[in-house]
Amino acid sequence: MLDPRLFRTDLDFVTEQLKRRSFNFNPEFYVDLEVRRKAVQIKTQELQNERNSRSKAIGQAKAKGQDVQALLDEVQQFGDALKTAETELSAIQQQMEVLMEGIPNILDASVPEGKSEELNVELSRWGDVPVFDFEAKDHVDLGTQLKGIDFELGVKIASSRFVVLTGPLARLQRAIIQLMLDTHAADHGYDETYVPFLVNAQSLRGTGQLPKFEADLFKASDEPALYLIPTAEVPVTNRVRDDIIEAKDLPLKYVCHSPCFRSEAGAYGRDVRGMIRQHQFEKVELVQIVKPEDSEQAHEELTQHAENILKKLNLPYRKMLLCAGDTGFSSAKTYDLEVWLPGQGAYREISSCSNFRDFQARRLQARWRNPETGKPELVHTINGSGLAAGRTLIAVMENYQDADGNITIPEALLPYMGGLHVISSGSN
RNA sequence: GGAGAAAUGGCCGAGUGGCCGAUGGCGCACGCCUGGAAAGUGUGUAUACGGUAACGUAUCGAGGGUUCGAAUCCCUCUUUCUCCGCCA
Repeated sequence: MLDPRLFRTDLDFVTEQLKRRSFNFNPEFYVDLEVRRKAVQIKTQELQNERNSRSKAIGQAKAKGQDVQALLDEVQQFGDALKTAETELSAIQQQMEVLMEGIPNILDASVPEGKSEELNVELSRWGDVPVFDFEAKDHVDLGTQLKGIDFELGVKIASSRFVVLTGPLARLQRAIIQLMLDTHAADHGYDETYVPFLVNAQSLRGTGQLPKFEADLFKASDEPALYLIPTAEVPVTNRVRDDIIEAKDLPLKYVCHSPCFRSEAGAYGRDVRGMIRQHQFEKVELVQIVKPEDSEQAHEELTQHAENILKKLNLPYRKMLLCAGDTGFSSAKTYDLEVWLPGQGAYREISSCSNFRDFQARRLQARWRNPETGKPELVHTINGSGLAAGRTLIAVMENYQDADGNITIPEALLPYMGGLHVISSGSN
């Protein structure tokens, strides 16, 4: 959610900024609502004040044993007017809430213009794209040949966009997850955390998935209302909902491995081959809760932490700055890391690192006590994948394949593979 | 799943219809006292919204209701604790 004060003081700026996202914001509608809100709120509070002071007078008169009937008659007149005003006020407030909750974050000045991903800006490349003297297979062919990836089994057990991993490839994904957790915890200073994979609506509201993006979620239960998490960002960031954090405890840095569940509504026909786009996938998520003044640097660092995993695995990648149209609803600025997939001959997203500034914090009421002012102020939140484990598995398979379809285990993963150096049809 | 008890400020805890945003204590902050410290002592110490401000309004787990007036009475829900059952 954006700062309501910004709307009151600089509506033109807000309108202009939202235009960058092609978000259709109607300032006249807002102003009309705000003017009514103010008038009705003042009126309501005046009536409440009248009632309170008269009720007090009744109490005092009663204590003195005086007759209070005249006072009672008088105060009763306020009753109806007050009730009407209160009802009207809460209706207006609710409308305002709905309006504000549906407005996306304001983009950072450095975010490039553009309506879709073609206009994302490449900032850097790392690593050498492997050159094979044979035709590179994709992970589907590799995985099928190795009898480690079974898409039909996923369909049989669940539905399309589910997969079953078996044997050394299943272990390879676990090794990837272990490497990520260990690296982020030991080298990058994150606290490992384990969280619920079902969350309530309030948590999803806090990080911005609700109310706008309910269609992207799997609802697991109506009573109580619980949803499968689309990312560990939701439960991890909601650790600090309604908290006031002491300055000395910041920054908070969490790393969390979890499965992620996405309905992929609206993605019909996209990435249907392989396990690029699944309803369920594993991911290691990085979350930082920081002082506002530190968020920009923390965002850069967190992105580097994700990059370090790609470097450890020696996977070629490029770093993209998302353009205005491709930046997520809650984000002010997002870097995507895209890994090279020889099977597709293309770079594909493997991590998305975003600075939300105070957008999530305002919805979460997540604050810190600023020693300079003594007041609770909103924190900034940052998160990113470090990395998506399923796609990392694909990247390792495709980049480390040989002419026979065997996969050499990257050095960094050897400690987690129990002595296995190569995954071949024979290794089980 | 069954039975019972409870939920008040950072923490403990008082408050059963009116002058209660809430006594008191602990903690914390700033003073006083002291050579310094401890002890003692004084003052302050929630959040949000509106207002230039004075100040006003709301909030005692959440939501609804009764009442001129609710922390206090009624209803629903949530959470916690104890006992029993079941279970990884």
